[in-house]
Amino acid sequence: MENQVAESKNFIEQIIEKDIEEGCYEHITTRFPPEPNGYLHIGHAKSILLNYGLAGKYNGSFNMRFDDTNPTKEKEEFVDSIKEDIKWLGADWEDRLYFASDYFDKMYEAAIKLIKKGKAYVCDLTADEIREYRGTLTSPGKDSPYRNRTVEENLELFENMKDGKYADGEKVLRAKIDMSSPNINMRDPIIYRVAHMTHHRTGDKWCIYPMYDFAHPIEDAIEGVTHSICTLEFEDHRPLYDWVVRELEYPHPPKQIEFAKLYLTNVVTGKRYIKKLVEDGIVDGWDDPRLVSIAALRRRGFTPESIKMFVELCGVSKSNSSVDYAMLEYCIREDLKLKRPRMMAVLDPVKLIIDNYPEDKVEYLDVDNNQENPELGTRTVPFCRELYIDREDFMEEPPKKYFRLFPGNEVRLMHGYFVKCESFIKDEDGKVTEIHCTYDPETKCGTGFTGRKVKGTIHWVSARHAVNAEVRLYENIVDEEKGKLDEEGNLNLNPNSLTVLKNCMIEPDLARAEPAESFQFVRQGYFCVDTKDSTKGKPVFNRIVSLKSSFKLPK
RNA sequence: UGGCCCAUCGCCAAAUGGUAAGGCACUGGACUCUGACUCCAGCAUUUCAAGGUUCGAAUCCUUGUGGGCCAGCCA
Repeated sequence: MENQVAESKNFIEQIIEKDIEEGCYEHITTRFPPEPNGYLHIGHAKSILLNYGLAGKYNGSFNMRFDDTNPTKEKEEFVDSIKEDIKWLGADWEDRLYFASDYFDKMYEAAIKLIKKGKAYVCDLTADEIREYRGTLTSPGKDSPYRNRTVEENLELFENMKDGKYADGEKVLRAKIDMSSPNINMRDPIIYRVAHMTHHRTGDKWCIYPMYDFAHPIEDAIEGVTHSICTLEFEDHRPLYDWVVRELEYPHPPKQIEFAKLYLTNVVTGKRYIKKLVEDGIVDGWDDPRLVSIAALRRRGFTPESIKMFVELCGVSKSNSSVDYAMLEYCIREDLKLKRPRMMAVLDPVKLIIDNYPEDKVEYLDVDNNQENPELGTRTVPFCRELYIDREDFMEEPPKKYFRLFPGNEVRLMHGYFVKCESFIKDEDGKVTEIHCTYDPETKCGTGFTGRKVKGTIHWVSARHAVNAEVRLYENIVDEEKGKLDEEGNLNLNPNSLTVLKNCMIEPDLARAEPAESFQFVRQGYFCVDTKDSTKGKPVFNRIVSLKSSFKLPK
């Protein structure tokens, strides 16, 4: 699997190798710093595996850090789900689990240091006034009237802020940089705000909280992070990041490097859209198998290995791009191909009766679980007179190049015999209800029969032994035809995003599968036992991905 | 109309001044007890455009064009 991954170095690896060569860092440290305000999705997986992979590759460390500097958005629930998802992906932070909130004292001291250096001041302007003073993209800002307060006054005011003497929004601490900078982030950015909020970890200890641009570089510096890897939208923040670590005089300042986010074509990752889908009951939660949250992919049956392969295949660059969903599908097929058993399951059953097969006879066929991987062993599959086959494997009037069953045609029942279709029965609606065949005992699997060949091989289950199951087929939740959004900004949903097949028939062995176990269903694709709905009796399978097919039924 | 960033096949993405890797997708063909898998073959005379520098440019320079990001007391 790893041989598929290009061995050329991405631009971040090149930067790190140069840094190591030049002796800037003897030990590199990376980190994944999510804000615990939601669930992780496939895009985060890229960042996690990139940071973790880089640390591993260069013998460095990978830190887990929650960037919890805004108590209004953050919840313990998300801390737990994020940790679970990262563990599942296999990124191991060992004992380096950190919280930005653990550094609040140090950040406060850092702010005081800036004030003492004359590099920060308390500003009384309202939010609206600050916005006005900031100027616009094309016109410079102007200095706050409070910009030239004395160090002593600032120190006192800032302490008062900390002591809760002001209401939310009454005062802020700002870095004193340059109100006319073409980079708006440098126009005296706010670095501390008053917010009388209970923090999920520090409780009511603080009523002032640091802003991202101030907090993040400090967090990185405290932890000894060497390469602070983030996404492209932070490029404009880098001068400020560098300003903070410079003014705070950290001996080994970390370096911020930006890369492009991973987008998948025609999938939704936006929190507000997914939130709406959940609230409207269109999906059954953040782990609905149609979504691409880590939890959803896990529930659908994707493996950590497939996701790792996927992000490696996607590569790392600075150009905004959207990767074809087919690439993800390729990765999961590739990963499961040799790892999981190949079983027979009939999704849309129609009865096939072998008229010349004895009524009471049952044969137990020994079959390989995976013909390409003998390590997966064998199982026995019962065979008898009445079977179920998939409706799509029979056609009354076949189009050209249809190799499966039709009147007069002979096919192989996989692992079993050749059968020839002699007749069939339809109900009053014209729906085929029974297909009658004759079999040739000479053609049994394993006998080495070479007398004649058939073009088609179909799968089946014994009607007497098969077990009923539910199978869910998924398609993209977003309508690819109509584009993603309508005029109101709502998602255009694909009406066929979920198909529930309640009367599938599966091999008896499959009925014993545990939740989260996955299989290839011959001719159908890869499926995984649902972890939520299979716990009460009837097994429920999610289709992870279908098999590639080079034959399409003409419409 | 300010600043920053990006532009190489349908989709990702290498090439770091020396003559356009690779993967996905796709198309042929071989094989096949899964129309899967595997195998073999094909798939950019040209890198957004136009100029310039150079013996030599996807790479450097100029000017355009197209796209992304930035005016939260969010991250």
